[in-house]
Parts: sequence; structure tokens; C-alpha cells
Amino acid sequence: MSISNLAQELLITPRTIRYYEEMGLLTPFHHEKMSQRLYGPRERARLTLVLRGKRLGFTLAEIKEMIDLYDIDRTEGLQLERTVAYGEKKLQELEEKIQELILLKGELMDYHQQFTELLKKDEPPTNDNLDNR
Amino acid sequence: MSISNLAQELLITPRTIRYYEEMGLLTPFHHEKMSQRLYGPRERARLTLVLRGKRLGFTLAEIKEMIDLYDIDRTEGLQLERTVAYGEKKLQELEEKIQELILLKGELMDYHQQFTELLKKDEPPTNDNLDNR
DNA sequence: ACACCAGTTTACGTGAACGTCAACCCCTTT
DNA sequence: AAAGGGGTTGACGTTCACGTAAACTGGTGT
Repeated sequence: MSISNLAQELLITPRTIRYYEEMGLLTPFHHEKMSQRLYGPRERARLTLVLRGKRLGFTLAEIKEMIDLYDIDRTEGLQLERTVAYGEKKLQELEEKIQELILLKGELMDYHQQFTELLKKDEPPTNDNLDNR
Repeated sequence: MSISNLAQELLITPRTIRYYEEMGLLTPFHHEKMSQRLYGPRERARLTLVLRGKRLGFTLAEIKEMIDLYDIDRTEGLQLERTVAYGEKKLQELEEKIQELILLKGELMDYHQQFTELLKKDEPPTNDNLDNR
């Protein structure tokens, strides 16, 4: 798969993909004599992971750390213990983010509730209420 | 409460607080003849909200939109209907983010599991296992 | 052979979110 | 009165995550 095909599929630009490679987040095939980049399912999976991370507010550096956790090749030389410990820390952070999101959603829902009721008062029974009767 | 007190409490710099004001996210007391800024509980609440939003990957512009939803004064002139509709859209987005985070956490947990098992194999029973016996 | 298209490198530009520094108050403490 | 200790306003600098443009290369159809 070519770079612009992949870009089109994931709604980003080739530049973005090359940038991620430059940052060490992707490692596509630099075919013999480095003419073109080729992307397999592995790279696409990584890329979607990067994009997910971005949507959730992680920096590329943070995402790289997580990706390296996923990557057996890269963690090869490292101490497994540390990797596992670091993974647990990351999982903890993710859990905290989930809780914060739930909190934020809760607050928004409260205000939403208030406004919805305000709307009921301001706009007393219209025809809409009688439509499906 | 002064600006640097507030900054210290929330682990940010005064500059950041002033910047948020410049962006329309905060509106502290500009005391008579504008000598100094004073922050009450309302502004502190807003600020924590901003920081929460930032941690979750929202831009300041997006956060401002949400804050304006919260703010009765600011939504005064607007059509309540639109405000409510927009609020529902935002709630939807939050829910999607929560789901994505859960997804990401799930993936990380899978890999974590694999690595933990690898570690069990590589490091067969040590003294640690006998310690609390 | 030539045009054309897609991909590549290089390099400078850009917007968001602040950091940093200078110069200037204002109040208080000595 | 002089010296500090915040606070305030510019204004320029900086980092991250790309955008954009230029110049080049490599295969492909005609």
C-alpha cells in the first residue's frame, strides 16, 4: 500500500505519515535502493493507534512510549521488569483519564438538564407535542 | 485570591492564567481602576475545568465553547434550542472519547498480559516467592 | 523520446499554547 | 526616601505538529 492511499484511507496527509516516521512512530518498507515507502497491515495498525492517541490528547512522544511497549522488537534488549512496570503506570493513567472524562460528562449533563428544563418553560406546549398522538 | 496564589494551587504559571483570560476563558475582577486581578471560587472552578479539558485533549477553543454552554450570562441572548442541541453533540463526543479510551486501555492490557507472562517464564521462582510464607 | 504522475527530500512557514524578559506601576516595610 | 515584593502590560522567543512549496527522481503510457 502506498503512502497516499494510506493517507486517504485514514483522512490525513502524506506529510503527516512521513512526519510520524521521522519521529520514530512508523517504520515502513524502504524498498530496495529506497525508492518508495510501502505500508502493510502492521503499519496501518500502528498509525490508527497514533491517531487514536492524538484524539485522546497524548503527545507524539507519549504515544511513542506506548507503541514501544507494544513492540516486541524494540523492547527486546530492555529489562522486561521495567517495561511491565511502565505499562502498569500507563494503564493507571488511562484509567484516570477515563474517570476525568466521566466527570466532565457528568457536569455537562447537569447543565444540559437545567437548560432543557428552561426550554420547556420558555416554550410551552407546541404542536410538536400533539403530533404523534 | 491573587493570580500567583491561584497559579500555585493549580500548578500552573500566572502567564497561563492571563493567557486564558485573553482567550476569553476567564473573567476575573479587574478591581476599581484596574490595579489587580482577583479570583473567586467561580473563576477557580472555570480554571479547573479548562485544565481538565486540556488533559483530555481539547483545544482552548473547544473548551471555550463548552464553558460558554455552562455560562448562563453568555448564553442569555442565544437561542436556547441551539444551545441545547450543541450540548447534546458535545455529550456525544465525550461518550465517544470514553469509548476510545476504553478501547486503548483494552489493547494495552492485552499486551501487558503477554509481557507479564513472558516475565514469569524468564524469571522462574525466586526467593521472593517464599518470603511471605 | 517525452510527457506525466506519484513519491522523495529539503527547507521554510504556521497556528496553538504558552515561556521569558523588559519596563513600569503600586504598596509596604525599614 | 529607598528598597523590596508582587502584579501588569507589551513584545518577542519557543516547541509541537504539521502545511506548503520547490526541486528532483523513477516508473508508465503514447
